[in-house]
Amino acid sequence: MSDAMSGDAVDRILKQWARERPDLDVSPMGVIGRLSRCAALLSQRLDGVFAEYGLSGWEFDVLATLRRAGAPYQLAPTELFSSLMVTSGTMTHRLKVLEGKGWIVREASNQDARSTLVRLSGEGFALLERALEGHVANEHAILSALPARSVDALEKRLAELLAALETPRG
Amino acid sequence: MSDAMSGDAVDRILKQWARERPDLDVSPMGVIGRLSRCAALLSQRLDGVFAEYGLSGWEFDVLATLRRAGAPYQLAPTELFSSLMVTSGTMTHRLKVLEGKGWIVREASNQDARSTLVRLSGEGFALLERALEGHVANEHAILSALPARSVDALEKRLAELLAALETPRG
DNA sequence: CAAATTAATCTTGAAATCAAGACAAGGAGA
DNA sequence: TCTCCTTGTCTTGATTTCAAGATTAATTTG
Repeated sequence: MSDAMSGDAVDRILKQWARERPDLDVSPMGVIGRLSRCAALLSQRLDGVFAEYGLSGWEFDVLATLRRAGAPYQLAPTELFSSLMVTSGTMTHRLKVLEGKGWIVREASNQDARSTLVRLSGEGFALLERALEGHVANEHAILSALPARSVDALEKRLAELLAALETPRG
Repeated sequence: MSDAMSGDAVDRILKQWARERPDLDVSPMGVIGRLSRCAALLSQRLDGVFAEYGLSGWEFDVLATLRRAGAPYQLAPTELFSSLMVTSGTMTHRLKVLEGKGWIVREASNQDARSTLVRLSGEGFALLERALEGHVANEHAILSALPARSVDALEKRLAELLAALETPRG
């Protein structure tokens, strides 16, 4: 029941609903509200470090996706927007910007004439490697506010939830 | 360590990093990646139900904030954008749209001549009450995929994390 | 009380995103 | 092969959001 006087923003919301709509069981708002709020605050913190490397969050995401794909650090636009959960139109725009900054290069696919593959440039690779260090350090620092045991437990529960959310509904 | 073969999207990412950068401890990406992904998928699911009532997510959020404030369902724009974690400019735009749809009305504050208070209209109130039912039912349904115990545990851990994230850093 | 500071809101212009649709190329089947 | 359906990508137009600055009112100081 998430009792205790946590006193965070979500607790205040739950108290308001309890007063206004005591008939409703709004307990799911506790978990879901905290999850959304954590996500929003986390992404702010992550963006702060990305900015130190002259990157926005989405720029880091695209470069990192290419990087972790392994040599030759090349993927098709469809693979990119599928992984990153954005639309194809969004990816078109992102790639245009990243190409303009010289962090990616594009070249026709041998396999599929419809596709113009995306590859990390040398500069893109180097920039990502640098930013990655800072990013990972940042994530460690953020989670260091919690006992390791809590982080592990959190991850386990999130994995369960993610599995449920990724399962196509029936 | 979130072992087991959960096999979700984040696991695949972690495996890629382990192959490409075995020197880095990217374990924080497991928690943080799952959290972000859960948040994204959740908000899609919630939007689906909001749409059934002709609402977008942000519209529901604003109306709900006014509703749970209690009678007379009236707040200043600053209170709204602070609660909702958006900028003042964003709120100006949102209020213009909601006023155009007739779901809120605005009136000058007695206390502060700089402020034009926002109040739920009768229609806004009625619409929100309806949408709220569907929304809460939806949240219950989503979480019903997990054992109640897991949900409780998840909430506890998220509360810890949220407390850490809301604490101004030093 | 006047001046300086702070606070509340709105305006402006630029980014980023999505939905829908356009199109060309791939692939399956008659 | 010729058609039809699917797939991969881009285009277009509308939304939504933010950052920065403008404005006006409230508050604090000297």
